[in-house]
Amino acid sequence: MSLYIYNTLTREKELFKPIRSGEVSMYVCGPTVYDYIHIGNALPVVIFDVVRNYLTQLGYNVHYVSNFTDVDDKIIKRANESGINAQELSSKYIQEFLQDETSLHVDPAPVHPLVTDFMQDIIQFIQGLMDKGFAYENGGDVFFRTTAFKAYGKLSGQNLEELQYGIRVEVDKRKENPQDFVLWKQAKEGEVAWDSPWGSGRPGWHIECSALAKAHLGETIDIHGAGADLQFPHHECEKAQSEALHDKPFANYWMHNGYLNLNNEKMSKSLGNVVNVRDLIKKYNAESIRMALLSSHYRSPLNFSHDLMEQAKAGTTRISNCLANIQHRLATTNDVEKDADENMQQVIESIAQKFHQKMQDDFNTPDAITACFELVTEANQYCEQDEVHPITLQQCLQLFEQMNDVLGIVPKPETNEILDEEVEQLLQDRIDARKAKQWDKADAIRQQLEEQGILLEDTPQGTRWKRKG
RNA sequence: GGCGCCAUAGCCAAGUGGUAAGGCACGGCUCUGCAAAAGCCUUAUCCCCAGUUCAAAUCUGGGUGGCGCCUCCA
Repeated sequence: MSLYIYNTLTREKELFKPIRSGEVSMYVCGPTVYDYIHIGNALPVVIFDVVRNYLTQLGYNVHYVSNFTDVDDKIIKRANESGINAQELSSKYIQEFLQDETSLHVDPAPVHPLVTDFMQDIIQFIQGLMDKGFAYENGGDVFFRTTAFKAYGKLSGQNLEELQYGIRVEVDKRKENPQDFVLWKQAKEGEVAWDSPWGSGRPGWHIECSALAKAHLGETIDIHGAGADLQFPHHECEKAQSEALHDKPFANYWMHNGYLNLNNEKMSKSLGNVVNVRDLIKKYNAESIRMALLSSHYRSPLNFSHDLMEQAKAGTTRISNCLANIQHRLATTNDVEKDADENMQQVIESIAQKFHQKMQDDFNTPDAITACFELVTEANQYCEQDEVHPITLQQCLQLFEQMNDVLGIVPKPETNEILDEEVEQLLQDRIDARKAKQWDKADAIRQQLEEQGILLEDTPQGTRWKRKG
């Protein structure tokens, strides 16, 4: 088995080779915490969760770090508007982010460092750049000297002569070159600030990731991920800083996910066309949302819509129905066959193989999901046979579990819950009524239970129930 | 102006040189007291034009349409 990852730096799929055998270091740019996250913010969170899950399944020990940007212009601005201090605001939205992350069934990164907890690391990083001539101070701000770093522009493929500086934001006249970027910003009156050799201030936007990655993962990391909009300038700048200071690659594999659009327009807070995770999770479960986000390849743009969510929900339901079919068959079978069904064994193995092939081809989740659906069809067919081998049913469940450990798109079936005694009695009454061919009574009971959110299904192996999705 | 992405059935979406996976929706059928679930069947020549090739959705060139980045953004 060999894993290939598309590397933005080289524009090619490359065989993945970690720096240290069996270990993977992974850094994903995290959110600026000044508001609830929207589904576009959640896209990289889910994608890199899947990447991490799959690397883990391959046996790697994954060191995953994703920061919280808890000091920045937007936070300060929003805090001033709200009449609370920046720290209160950011800590509130860190908690909200963690709640949303958990609601999407994403394990919180083992390390979610705060920028403000690493101020000394950041200051030392900048000082190191100053000492090597890659940075200069002017009027209390410190800038990175891009002309001193030859590879600047390589990651994003930008032609520095052709970049249109000053189009959106006025160029700071203290810069030696327009493309130089801020490492340290002098504090304005009333802003949160830290002491530094250049006076009171706070870090520029890009420096945090370089410093935090270094502090947690070392000077070169295996995988650096985030949304494609961070490719330039953010990652270009991170790369320049780290490589200027350390004289070695910052990241071996740069992964960028495509944008999430709403009505074919990028979803972003500045455009105001956002769907918050907090609101979406009220209507759809985590599995459906993950299914929607993983239904196209991570590098492709994803157009988010109501239809997409409904289709994703229907897909997850199909899978969970299949699981219910298997478990019902397993619970009701009297077969005591010891061996697995040979044909099914081969089918299961080939589906498992397909799943892994696709995941190892740059995390092709749409095709990995297809493998899940192929197992659904096969397992459903198998469940309709007169005789089933319990071991084979178990094997199906195991493969579903293995695939789902990575993707997280299968809702847990709820058929094993204990029913209220009253409901239990009604169920039994209906079974008796059916035996007596009292169809009106049976239908009335089913109607009654449906009003309580319980759906009954009659199968050749007996009646089963599930909760309304 | 520069850089880059996208265009496959009603919808979502793989495939990237050998005559189009999968899902959703639709229709038909089977099973079933009914219902549900499930199974089976049916549904496209891949934005346009030209070229390379025995062979192209897949490569090349040129268009058309949509989107993004160029120091707020995941």
